[in-house]
Amino acid sequence: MPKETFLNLLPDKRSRIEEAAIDEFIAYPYDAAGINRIVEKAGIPKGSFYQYFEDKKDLYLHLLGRIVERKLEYLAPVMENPFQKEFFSLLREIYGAGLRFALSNPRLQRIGTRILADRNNPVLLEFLAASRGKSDVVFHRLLEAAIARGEIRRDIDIPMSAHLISELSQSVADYYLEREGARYDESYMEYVDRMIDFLRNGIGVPPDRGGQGDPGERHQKPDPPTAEGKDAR
Amino acid sequence: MPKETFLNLLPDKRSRIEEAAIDEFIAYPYDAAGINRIVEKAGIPKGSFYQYFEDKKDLYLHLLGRIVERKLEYLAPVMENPFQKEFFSLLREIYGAGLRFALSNPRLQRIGTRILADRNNPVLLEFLAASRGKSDVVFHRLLEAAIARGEIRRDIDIPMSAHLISELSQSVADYYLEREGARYDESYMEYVDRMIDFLRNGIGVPPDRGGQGDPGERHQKPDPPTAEGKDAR
DNA sequence: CTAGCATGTGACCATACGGTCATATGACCG
DNA sequence: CGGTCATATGACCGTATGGTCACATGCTAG
Repeated sequence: MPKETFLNLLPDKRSRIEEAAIDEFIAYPYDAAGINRIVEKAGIPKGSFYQYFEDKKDLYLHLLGRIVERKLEYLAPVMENPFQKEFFSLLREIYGAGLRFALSNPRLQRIGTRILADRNNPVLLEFLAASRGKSDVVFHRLLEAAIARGEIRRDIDIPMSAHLISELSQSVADYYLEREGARYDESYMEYVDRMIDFLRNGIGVPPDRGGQGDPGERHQKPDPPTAEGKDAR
Repeated sequence: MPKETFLNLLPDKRSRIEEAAIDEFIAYPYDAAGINRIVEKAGIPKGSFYQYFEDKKDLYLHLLGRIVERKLEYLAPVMENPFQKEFFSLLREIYGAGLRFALSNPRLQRIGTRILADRNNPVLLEFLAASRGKSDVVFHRLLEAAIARGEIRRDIDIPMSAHLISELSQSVADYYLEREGARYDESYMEYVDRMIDFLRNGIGVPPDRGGQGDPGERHQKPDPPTAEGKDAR
């Protein structure tokens, strides 16, 4: 963790250093990221940097901590009593929170993407094993509960679905950022709703039902944007 | 591209160099990969290396070329007349081919994963823009055709679905490798079938139908392992 | 003004990088 | 044998890396 001297810095200077470091870790994977470029961009001498951090790894882990801390600010309110919520409306809130995080902190989101790519770097191993595995486990339990409540098909492959749902959370954010940039548009929940629809109903035409009329009404609709949930069954 | 001297090498020596380079690019992102480690592992002097390749980029692009070349060997037979095949059975073949490639060439697959992480490296930009974008476009067209044939819901978000389908191809291979290692088991198509089921039917319980009996039969089944396709509708 | 102490600072370290090049090697030809 | 050629080789180059350290600076206390 950073040294006391770093915490005692003027907030302005402190954040100048953090921002410079974020830029660097967006542009380069861990091994290729350079302290020299960071201190230059931050406008501090190199010696000073080592007054603030033990080494490169110290800085990196500090940044990762800041990222998860920030992301949790978005996610925590949504994750209260998750087992009491209908699965898809919970998932909708989770994806929505993830997308709001990505839109409000696009640079942090990009580091997250970069990290996934660098996943076999020793520096990241413990950090990743903890946070990434956790996500799969949470969705696994949520799926089990939802199946028990009859909201989810009983015959799905739970670990695989949990894994995909967990991955798609990153995907929807990356996809939105790539398409729309960081324009913080009100329409962002439409992407989430389409994603939820994708997960809930699949893309195949429904197999049964005599009437072949209007496909739009044959599927469960996403929750209306304002409601808290609990529509289906 | 490699110099003539490289092509004239004894096949044994040539592949020793390629294998060493593959190991290096699995272990490190492009910027951090080192020529010194490669030549050491390959057991050749550094000077010799530069008789064979212009520079690091030359070697890297050569390897990428080999990877796509190899992957196409698996994919090409499947992609003949793609518009004449039923969408989900084509998709099943595509995912199956991707998984067979990953299982037979796990180290090449891992480089592929690494590349995606390194996507904003200038060396990769043109290469990636071409191959990755293409994949989305192909699925986009296939989806349109399938919708016209009534195999796919008319109300899906086509670009998003194309993107997700394209991403999930990598996901299923990574997921399998992580769970089963490179054990080339006959069961690998079960993963593909579960993935296809996931895409076709979603994970939500079907919205309609009075009878609530056995969920397994309410959905369209994947093609039987041996058949070439065209079952549904 | 002096002493003590936290903090700022950039020259400097060993090491490693990608890449070069003068020279050595060895095969073929006359 | 001498000459010519492609190839093999590792010492070497400039540059950059992560990290260190002796010293400078400035604040507070006596």
